[in-house]
Formats: sequence, structure tokens, C-alpha cells
Amino acid sequence: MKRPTISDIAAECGVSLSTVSLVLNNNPRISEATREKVWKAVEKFSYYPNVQARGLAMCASQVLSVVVPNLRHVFSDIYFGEIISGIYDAATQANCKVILDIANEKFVERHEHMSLLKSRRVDGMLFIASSVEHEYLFDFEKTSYPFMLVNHYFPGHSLNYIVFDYNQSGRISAEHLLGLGHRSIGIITGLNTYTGRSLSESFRTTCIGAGLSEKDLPLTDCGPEWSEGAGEEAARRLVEANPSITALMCGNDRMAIGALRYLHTRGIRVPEQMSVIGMDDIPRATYTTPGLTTIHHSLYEIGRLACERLLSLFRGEIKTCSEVLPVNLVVRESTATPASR
Amino acid sequence: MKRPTISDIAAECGVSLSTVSLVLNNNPRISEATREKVWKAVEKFSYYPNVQARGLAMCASQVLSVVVPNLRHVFSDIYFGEIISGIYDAATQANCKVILDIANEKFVERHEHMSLLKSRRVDGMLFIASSVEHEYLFDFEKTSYPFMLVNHYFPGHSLNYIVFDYNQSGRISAEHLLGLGHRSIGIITGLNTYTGRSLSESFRTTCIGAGLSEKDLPLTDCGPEWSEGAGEEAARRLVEANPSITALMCGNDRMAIGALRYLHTRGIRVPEQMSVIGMDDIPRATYTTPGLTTIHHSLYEIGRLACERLLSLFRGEIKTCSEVLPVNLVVRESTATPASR
DNA sequence: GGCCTTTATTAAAACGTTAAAGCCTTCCGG
DNA sequence: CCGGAAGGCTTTAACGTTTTAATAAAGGCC
Repeated sequence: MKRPTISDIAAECGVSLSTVSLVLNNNPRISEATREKVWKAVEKFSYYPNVQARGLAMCASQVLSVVVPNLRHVFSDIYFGEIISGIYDAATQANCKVILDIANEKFVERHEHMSLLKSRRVDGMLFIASSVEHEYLFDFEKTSYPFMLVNHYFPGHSLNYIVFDYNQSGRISAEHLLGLGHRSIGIITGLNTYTGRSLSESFRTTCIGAGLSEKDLPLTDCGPEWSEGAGEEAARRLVEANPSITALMCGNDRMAIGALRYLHTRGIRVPEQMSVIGMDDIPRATYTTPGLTTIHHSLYEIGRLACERLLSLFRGEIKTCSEVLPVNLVVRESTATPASR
Repeated sequence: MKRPTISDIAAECGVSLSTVSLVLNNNPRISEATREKVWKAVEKFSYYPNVQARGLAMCASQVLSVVVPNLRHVFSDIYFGEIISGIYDAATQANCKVILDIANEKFVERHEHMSLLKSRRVDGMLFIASSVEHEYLFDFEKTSYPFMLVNHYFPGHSLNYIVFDYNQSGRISAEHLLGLGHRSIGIITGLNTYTGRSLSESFRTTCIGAGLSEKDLPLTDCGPEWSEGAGEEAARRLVEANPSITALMCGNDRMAIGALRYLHTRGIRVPEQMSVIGMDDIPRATYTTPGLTTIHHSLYEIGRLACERLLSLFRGEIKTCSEVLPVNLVVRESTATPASR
């Protein structure tokens, strides 16, 4: 039952503790003969180094925390799932483990964003989709602990982040719809993130630059969930209050799918009577009827990159990070020239 | 930058290390005065105990691993997501953290199921939906490390598990369809798990007990993915090869939803021309058209219970665990009396 | 042969906590 | 007045690594 330790290996081989440690860490200053002898004993005893002792000595835990918001079914959400996959792969490649955290009241109240780092439980933290009101994150400005905001940022605060270019997303989708001839477009997005806000801002700015006015661009805040249900409800409100709109721009694909569902139940044909454009390009966007036109955001990739940057921060290779990733339009069947009325 | 340690607190308060340690661990043998003095200093220095040192001294990491299979989009799958939510909540309540692991080739080849425990990285492991071929799990029979199989088991092997009563699920769904008058029923399930196998076994046994014959009960193995796509494809094969069937029994709701999609594209009306019954009762089962009749499996609950049992195993309160959870039928609109032909 | 370098190994000091055992006081009953 | 117990705190030895500086041995050069 007692687990073997480094001294058992040392005793078996007739060498010192440090020799064993050096062999295990592939230090070249050890002779081939001893090296082999040690590995044999390691094999024989089925020895694995105690990571806590190692962590204590090296001041590193080889664990990263990924923090997701407190939403229902957050662990079955494609948005978070893809990002987490990217993080997992990058972390695994660097021999790190990933722990899960949810930013609920308890998390905030216990200051876990700091205590996890201060107590050396994790080497760094990744925050996915934090909301504008998550001001506890500002604590990081005063310290130098490794952390990254993934696809979110706080304007005017120096917090490390990596985001998709939501300005570009807004501009591209506006240009696409304007190019098809739409002159009155409804906007569905959450305003609980600065990315959502900059998306609607740049979309509107582009449209207004093309001659549209504010009142041609009604907006509905879908709330913090960004779900199909929220998109369905927002589409309903928007279409009922603004009969003249011929297109809907949605802050993510899940809401766009919700909008499609609403339009379907109301018998409004897409794209003939109403164009719909989404954002993210999740796998399901291919299977909707009609196929969803959308802006491609590589969620897996942003997760992977965020994790790599975090590790660079931890190793001191970089001091800060503020990176913006390009996006691109994917045209499918849900957008078309509006029917002349 | 240097983090405060227990000795800084001790020095500040003019007491010994152990006194501080005892205060931090709420030991009653310390006077109220000292207790207060120490907490003040802890607050002042914003001190958090080093978890690695604590773990080393206590021989516990306060970390659990949850292992999921190597499937595409596994972190956005409702089945795993709900179970992980349950595990997360139970672990958090016990002051434990949860790390994520994927049972891919690398995981198996590196014997991570053992090394994580032997290296004291985790206190216990939870395996969700392992497949019949995951024979590396048999290693646990020879040892006494804490682990649990969640909603899976290996007949003939003494491995801790907690499962839904798939025999009951098979029997109940069979009785429901037989009661409606169906005499020829297609079965869609994965045969890569023993739960899937026992489901189809008990379903068939019940039907045969009611006078049906083997050839009235064609079965299609949907493969290891248990996804909508797999369900759609399996339904196609089954319906094309067996025109006489009037109902489909599916191993989970996702495949049932895929089957509904196939039937819809072929213009086969549900439930008039074909009844469909699913399994799990995921949230989406309420929103399908028609609403999906299914067997309710409380996935969150099985995750929560599995984690609690794992912690009991770790604390030595129990030696083994083999628990079976009851299920119940949820009748919606996707099943009905077959049209007489 | 003496001196310097290189190579292979080790002793010992961290790393920051817990816990068993022990040491003073103080209190109490006889 | 003494023995024993209880309360409050400390001493010290783990826990199992890494790492720096030191040591010993061997080899090369003059």
C-alpha cells in the first residue's frame, strides 16, 4: 500500500536521491549506465514522482483553471465546449492539467480568482466570456499573476485578453446585408459583454455610413444567455415592433437558430421574406434549413491560443497580451436580396 | 512579490508555526484571543496556505479527475455536460476541485488512470461512459485506489459503479409500446457499452415474453457516438430494411431526435405512422415536434451521487460501491397506437 | 609528477505545511 | 501541600521533491 518514493529508488540502485532526481528530469550530466539502472528500478517499483512535493520544490502546480460563467447547461454549450477543447489540447501538450471553475456568487465572494493563484493551486487562469459587471477581474491590474480573458476585454483596463475582431465582424456582416440591398435591419445581441457592444456599434456605424438612419436599425438586448430561446423571443419582439425590417443580424448562431425557429412558426420564409445572419459558425449552422450565413470565429483556436499565451505569461516570456483575431464571412442560404414590396 | 507563509504570520503574532496552523484548521484547543490575533494577521497579509505543502503533509490533493471518452464535441454534449455539472457541485461542496481528462490513446498508453493517482495528483477518479473495450480499467481490481464508473459497469468484474437500471428502462419502454399495440419494433442503440447491451436485451426479452419473435425486433448498432447523425442513419437503415415496423426504440434522446429528423424528411408522420421512444429525457426532448416520449434518467443526479460515493471511498467510509438507480417513463406525443393497415 | 579541467555524483538546504508528542501553567480535589 | 488533569502552546519530525555548491575521480598537458 505504501507508495515508493525517490529514496526507495535511490536505495535500490545504490545512488543518492539527487542522482535519481536528475535522471527523472533528463539531466545530461548523468552517465548512461546509472541512467539505465535508475529507470529499471523506477519501472520495477512502478514509481511515479509525487507531484505535490515536486510542485512545492519547483513553485509550480502544472494546473490551469478555466472559469466559465454561471449559466444553465454551461457544460453542454457549444461555445464554451469548443473553447475548452482548445484549452485542453494546449494545456495537455504543455503537460498541464485543467481544472473547472464556475464564476458564481460563491466564487466571487470567496475571491477565488485570487486565492487559487495565491494558494498555488493553479499556475494561471483563463476566463471565458466574463460579463461587463465582473469587476472583480480588475484586481489583476494591481498584481502580476498569469491570467487571460478569452474572447472578452474591458476597454480602459490593462487586462490580458485575446478576442475576435468584433468590429470587423460587425462591418463585414453589415456590408454583406447592405450589398444585398437591405435598408432596414434588426439587431439581436447581448449587451452584457463589451464584444457584443462593439459588434452592434460597428454594425450600426457601417450601416449609417451607407445612408441608413438610427431608426432603420432597431436593436433588442437578448439578455445574458445568448441562447436559442432568447433569440426566438428577441426575434419576435423585433419583428412585431418593426414590420419594415427585411433582415436580422444575430450576435451568435444559437440566437440566429432561435430566430429561424420563430420565423418558421410565423410562416415567414427565409431568405425570401427575411434574411438572417449569425455569428461564430458552429457545426449546427450547416444543418439548419436554410443553411445559416454567418461569420466564422474559430472557437477551438482561440481557446488554444489563449492557453498558449497564458503559459508564456507564466514562464515570463511575455509581460502582457492583447491579441485580436481576424474573422471571415461564410455565405450559406439564409441571406438574399429582399423581396421588393 | 514574495508570498507570505505561515511563518510570516507566526512572526507577526509572536506565536509558533503550529499555533497558526491550528487556528487555520479551526482546532478548538486554541484560545479566542490568539485565534483572533492570527486571523487579523492572515487578513492583513492576505495570506493563503500553500495547497501543495498542505497536500504533501496531509497526503491529499483535494482534486478529483473526471474522464470522458474521446468523442468530437464531447465538452458540448448534454449527456456528459449534465453529469459533469452534478460532479462539479458535489466536489465543490466537499472543497474539491475537478480536473478534466480525455480517455484518448495517449491517456491509455501513459497509464494515466493509474499515474494520476500514484503521483498524488488526484484523490480519486470518475469515468463517464467508458466503452466495453476499455480493459485498462481492470487494473483497478488489483489496487484500492478510489474510483467510480459513472453509468457504466463491467459484468463479472469488481469495479465500483453507479448506473441507471437499464433493465428496467428496457422493460418499461417495451411494455409501453406493447401496451399501445405495436408488434414489430426497431431497436437503435450502441453496443459499445454494457448498459446499451442490457437495454436491448431486456427490451427484447420483454417483447418476446409478450409473444413477439426475434425477427419482429430488428436491431441496428449505431456505433459509439450515440449522436443525432448516428440515429438518423440507423433509422434509415432500419426502416428501409424492415417496412413492417411501427415503432423505434432508441438508446438515447439524441439518436431519437435524429430518427425523428429522418422520418420527417421521408414524410413518415410521428406518431400516426411511426412511434418513437427515446431515453434520458434531456431538455431538448420537450421541444421536439412532436414532444418525445422517453425514459427519464437524472444525469445531474447520477453525477452528484457518483462524486459523493467517490469521496466516501477516499475517506474509507465505504470499501466498494455498486448502485443501481430507478428510472421512470415520461409519455409525450411521439408514441401512439399504430395505424391499422 | 603536479596542476588544471572535465565528468559523475552527492550532501545539504530549501519548499511550506501538518501532526504527534511534549512542556509549562493553572486549577482542583483530597 | 501534593498529585493529576486540563488548557494552551511549542518543538520537532515528517511529507517527497529540486537544486546549488561541493567533492571525488579521471583525463590531459606541460
